[in-house]
Amino acid sequence: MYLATQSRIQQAVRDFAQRQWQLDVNVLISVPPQPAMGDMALVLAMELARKLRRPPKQIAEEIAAAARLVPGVARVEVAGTGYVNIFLDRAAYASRMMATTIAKTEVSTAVPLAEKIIVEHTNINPNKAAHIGHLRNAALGDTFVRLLRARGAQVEVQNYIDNTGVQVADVVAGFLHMEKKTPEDVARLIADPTIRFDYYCWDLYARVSKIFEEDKSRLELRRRTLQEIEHGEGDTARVAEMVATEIVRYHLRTMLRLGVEYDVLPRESEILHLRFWDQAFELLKQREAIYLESEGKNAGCWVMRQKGAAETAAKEIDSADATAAGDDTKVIVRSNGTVTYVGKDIAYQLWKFGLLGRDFHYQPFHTYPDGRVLWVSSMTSGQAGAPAFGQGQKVYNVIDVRQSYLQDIVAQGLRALGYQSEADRSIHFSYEMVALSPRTCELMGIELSAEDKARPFVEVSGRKGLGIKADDLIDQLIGEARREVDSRHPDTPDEKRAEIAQKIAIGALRYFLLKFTCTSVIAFDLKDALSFDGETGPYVQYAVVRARNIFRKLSDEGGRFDLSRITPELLASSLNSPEGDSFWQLLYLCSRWEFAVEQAVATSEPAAMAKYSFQLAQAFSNFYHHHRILIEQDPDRKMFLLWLVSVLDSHLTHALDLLGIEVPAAM
RNA sequence: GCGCCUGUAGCUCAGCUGGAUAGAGCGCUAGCCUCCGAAGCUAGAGGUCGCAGGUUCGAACCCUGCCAGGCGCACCA
Repeated sequence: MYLATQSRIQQAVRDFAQRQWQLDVNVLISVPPQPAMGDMALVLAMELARKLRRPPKQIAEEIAAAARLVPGVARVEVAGTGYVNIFLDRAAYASRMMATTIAKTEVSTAVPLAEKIIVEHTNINPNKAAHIGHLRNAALGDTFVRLLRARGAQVEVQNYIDNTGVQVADVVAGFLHMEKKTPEDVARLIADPTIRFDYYCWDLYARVSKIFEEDKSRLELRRRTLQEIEHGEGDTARVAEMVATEIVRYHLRTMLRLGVEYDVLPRESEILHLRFWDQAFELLKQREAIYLESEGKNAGCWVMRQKGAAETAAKEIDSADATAAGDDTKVIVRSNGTVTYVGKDIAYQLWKFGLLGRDFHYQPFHTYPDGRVLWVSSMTSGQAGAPAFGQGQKVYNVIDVRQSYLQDIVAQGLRALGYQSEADRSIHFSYEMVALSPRTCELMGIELSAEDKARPFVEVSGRKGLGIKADDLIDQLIGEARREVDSRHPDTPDEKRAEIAQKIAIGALRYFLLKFTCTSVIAFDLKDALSFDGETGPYVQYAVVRARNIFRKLSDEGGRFDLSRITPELLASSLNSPEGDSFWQLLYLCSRWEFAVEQAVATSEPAAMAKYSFQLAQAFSNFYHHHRILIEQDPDRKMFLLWLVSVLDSHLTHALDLLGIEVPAAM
């Protein structure tokens, strides 16, 4: 509704500018700072003043005259130095809102929706439990997927599993060499219901890392373990497979608690064994994107020269600290013949665009409660019926900002292969890290160095075992919510209370992770995250719950909401009455949900959607306190108010759904 | 050293791609439950938008230079 109206006005003004001044203008429409000033504002007159060498106010009058003719516009005013303020025909607008039910594919923009978009997110190394940093990735990725789907796009969600990397190797080395376990021992550990295997690995990983740190001579063990895993050999590979698969199952369970689901799990082991890399390697060599280094510290490696590196290379760098001197090449294949992450990722990106000329085999890995099947890449041709994965027209890679450099190199690899446009359509959806506030560290008994204490936040480190495990946090949030629910609803059945507490906890967590923009480091503070007041998920949920309570109470009293009694005349009289302004503002804000979606997608900022939902909840809370609906004497007015509440309910529920937040039955 | 990001109220953050009197939440102060649930509402105090120049009708936003902080710059991912 909002976007359609907006584009109608844009079109009219653009046509007018074309006719009147033979100018091709971009008509920007904004919302005036105060509702009394109008519903939409044009600043075009001020922009054109110089070009037309005429006073902006005069130009504004002409634009206003054109805007007045647009259907749905009630009146237009020129204000200030040349603003064109548009007031919409409220009743007509409301009628059209009533005619359209809010649906997932309703955003009425002219974006090409036939394209298939691939979103890759989560990508946790399968060697330990997930922590809060991973939750931010998944919450952002999942919300972005929901936003894209709301616009009608076809989206495929991939969760890349690096099951052959160093991180898994470290845990495997820990099991086999530190703990002297056999594959059977590890299998028993996994089968033991009293042990959280992912938590066990969390600790083991920290221990192994410490030992490698202390004694560099043991790094040979890491190297050997890694190689055995890559080649799929013996006990090492068996244990790696067991560990990675089991941990992935834990990760999926954790993410499902947040309502996050995936379509396919492409695994690194298949990238290697199905020779994806060999194919990419051939391409890279053919196009001379990489070359075999014969001298220097990278002798024996296949390397890629970086963009603009030639001049840098020409300069002689004789500084002592060579690490700081900046390298101009990036190793793709190590001297021992193994491939680096960048190399594998180039192959993976090529596959995503359908440029590799190869495909995975697939097997079902898991069936979600809603019936959706999650597939995993596989060596052997598995079950029939797997969808056609990959072949995206656009790819979003949700990866934290610290990997920007590597992402750039991957994109450069694509360009070096001649895939310029694919590189442009492979987007690094970058976000800042989640760190811990010093206060939270203290609360958790984490000892801080004097250096760390002076910092505004402390970086999470899986390697050091420093961080908050995702499930621990969720459990704590549920506990906190449960206490509140118990005290408010002592008579509600236990099962119901558990469900309510769970939804509140998840709502709080997802909102907390989403309300910051991507460039903001979240200095995670336990107290803030556990709060259910103010700008939080529960505040927004509460608004919907109260809206629904009105309808529940209504039917308890034997009343009935009858949509057919909302006539155009009633809408007109209600919205144009002296107090109609406040009704209109609520209604208008509801209609702008699609703008929030557009904004969030265009800027890759799910936070915009979170902010919008909070704003809408706030507007309703205010409305709620000003109007006692159920005791309203005038039956027409009561119906109108009920209608407003129902519009709010559907829109806010939908907004929350896009954030992956459910509405509890009560609060 | 080079690259990217950030600096807005006491704290944590928004700020619709350059527009009108810079906004929220938390915290603080003062009110509001006989009334659809107070996880709520209302009001108040609190700002040199890091600093200095520049661009223009107009700058928190764009450009330049400083200052401060963060993150990258591996044959780890």
